[in-house]
Amino acid sequence: MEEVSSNQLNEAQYKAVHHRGGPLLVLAGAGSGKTRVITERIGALVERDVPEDAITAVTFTNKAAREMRERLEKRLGEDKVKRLRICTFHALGLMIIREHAKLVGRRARMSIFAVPEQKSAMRSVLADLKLPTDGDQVDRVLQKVSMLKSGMSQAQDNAITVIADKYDALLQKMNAVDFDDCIVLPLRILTDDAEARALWQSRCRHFLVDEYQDSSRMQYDFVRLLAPGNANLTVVGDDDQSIYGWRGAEIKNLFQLERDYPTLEVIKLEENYRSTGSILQGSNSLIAHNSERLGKTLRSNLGLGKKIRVWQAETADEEAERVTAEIRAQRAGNKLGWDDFCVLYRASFRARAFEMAMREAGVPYHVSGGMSFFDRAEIQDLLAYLKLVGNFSDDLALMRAISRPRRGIGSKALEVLGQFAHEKQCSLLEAALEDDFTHSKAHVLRAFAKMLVDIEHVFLHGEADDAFDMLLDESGLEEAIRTEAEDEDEAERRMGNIMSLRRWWLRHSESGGDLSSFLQHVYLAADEQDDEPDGQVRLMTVHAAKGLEFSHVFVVGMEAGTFPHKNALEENRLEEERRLMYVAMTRARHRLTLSFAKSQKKFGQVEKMGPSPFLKEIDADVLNWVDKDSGSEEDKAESKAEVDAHMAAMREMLGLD
DNA sequence: AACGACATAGTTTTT
DNA sequence: CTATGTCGTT
Repeated sequence: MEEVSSNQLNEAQYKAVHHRGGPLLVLAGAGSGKTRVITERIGALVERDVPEDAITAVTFTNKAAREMRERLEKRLGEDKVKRLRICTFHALGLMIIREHAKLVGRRARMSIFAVPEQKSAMRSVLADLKLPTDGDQVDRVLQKVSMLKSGMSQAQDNAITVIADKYDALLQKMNAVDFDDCIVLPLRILTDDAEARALWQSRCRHFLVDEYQDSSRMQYDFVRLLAPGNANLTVVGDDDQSIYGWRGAEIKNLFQLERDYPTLEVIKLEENYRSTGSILQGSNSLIAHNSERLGKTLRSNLGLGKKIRVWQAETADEEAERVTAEIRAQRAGNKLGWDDFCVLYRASFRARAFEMAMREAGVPYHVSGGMSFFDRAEIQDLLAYLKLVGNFSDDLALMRAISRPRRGIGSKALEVLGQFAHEKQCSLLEAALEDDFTHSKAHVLRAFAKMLVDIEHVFLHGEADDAFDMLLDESGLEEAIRTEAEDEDEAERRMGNIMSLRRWWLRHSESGGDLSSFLQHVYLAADEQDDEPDGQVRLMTVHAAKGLEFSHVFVVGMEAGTFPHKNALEENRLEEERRLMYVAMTRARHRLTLSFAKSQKKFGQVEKMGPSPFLKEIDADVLNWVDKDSGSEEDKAESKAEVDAHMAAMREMLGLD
């Protein structure tokens, strides 16, 4: 994905790729060929006959892991790459938990609780304690519990500690783990159990960590346990691109490395192969306002190129229309594809205006993130069944599954069943199977439970497609979808989603995976279903854009209060917002446009907005403020900018500056 | 038990 | 303006 002007590695890249053993820190600026260095390094290790099983590379996103894998497949072939451990932090953590489940009170085939499940679990904990259970309260408590679990905050609040313990106990009872557990539990396993530690250290004899600036303290502890002392640890990161502080990422980890690894070698990659000189100069001048830096200046390998445009619009709708029109014009004029364009915004609600404008103009677009495949009701329903088949202890999955399709079981009956299960110390599903469970709906519950036992049998011993089809049929899910849909089209669409999950499952099953590993994969790799949309303009948040690059980038919503976001300012995170802006700008290869709307609709009310202070921090020499309705002036300004740029390049070449 | 009508409160970023 | 939660009705 990153374009590299030459196939040869530059000196710094070469040193990083061929570094022989011992801890290594690669400080890699935006567009400096970071991914290439990691993949080439792994390739070199394999070609040096390091066993694949001794190599582990962790990333923060599935996208990054997938890309690394794809690149290596080209170089090493599928067989070798299959044996390499290339995955996200969370997936690695889950592998460890699965292998040593007993040590943390779990059984194999555990469920993963993503946000909706976490909420339900927390809601039931709060209800038990007679505390308020409105969504707001649940969110707040969950966040505090998460902070406590991941060591970000000390236990100052006793109530939270009690809640956290109850919540953890509930998850354990349901044989489930949440996202935090994927890091916390392995940490416990590796700390407490010397044998497990030795095993995983041997699997991480060559340990590589990507996007290290986004690691939390726990993740760093995790790294140190897996790669202690003088290990062959390679971490790659960029202090200027640390944008997950709100999720516990600590740039400090980058500085701390030198203390924890005295033999650490540091290599800086400062050659940028991506952006034009103006874009880089603008980005550099912005980030120079930060004080919390290691200090690094990117050098461009391309010409100065065009100036960074700044646009102002009256309203957000007008902004969207203007950007859309410009994309159409540029594409036509420069024989570019739709996917050479990207619109970036600070907050996802900004996407809406662009979606409407592009739909109106017939511009094909794709919104990354947002309503995902997994948020659809039919997928959630199906996943509930699958989870229950895979883990009978998952009471939450049972509650969802049993109410779709409707079986006349509601909160009343479930409460009685829950009471009974509590007395018997078993799961809801097991309770329903007990002969001495009596209730007016007992036969319905029992039939439901028996059906799941039958389905499980086929999943364990039968063919993957038979099992899936049996589930669809016997559960009544397919029928429910077909009868409840408004029209034929909707039914087809929903069944299409079901079928695409089916294909995914078959593919997984063919490569030897079971239901439980399928579900874990699905839950940790939610973005993977988003098939890379070719030939569409990409709309996404700045966070989602990290690691990507586009020929033409529009950073929209450049208003004071939205970017930098005012909540972030209140929380003292101006520098992080600036890094975010830096990430946004450095996505662009040839053309960067920053735009803002002078007014915004908020809850139906119109509010005046001012330009982002970041606009003043960017070197004015590379900015070109372009007014609306002045296309010709824009051209003039552009050509003047080009002349200026050309002159500057000449001066530089002659060494006159 | 399930659905629909109302009120109400709230817009950051996500593995 | 909208998504979510609460309440009252079938």
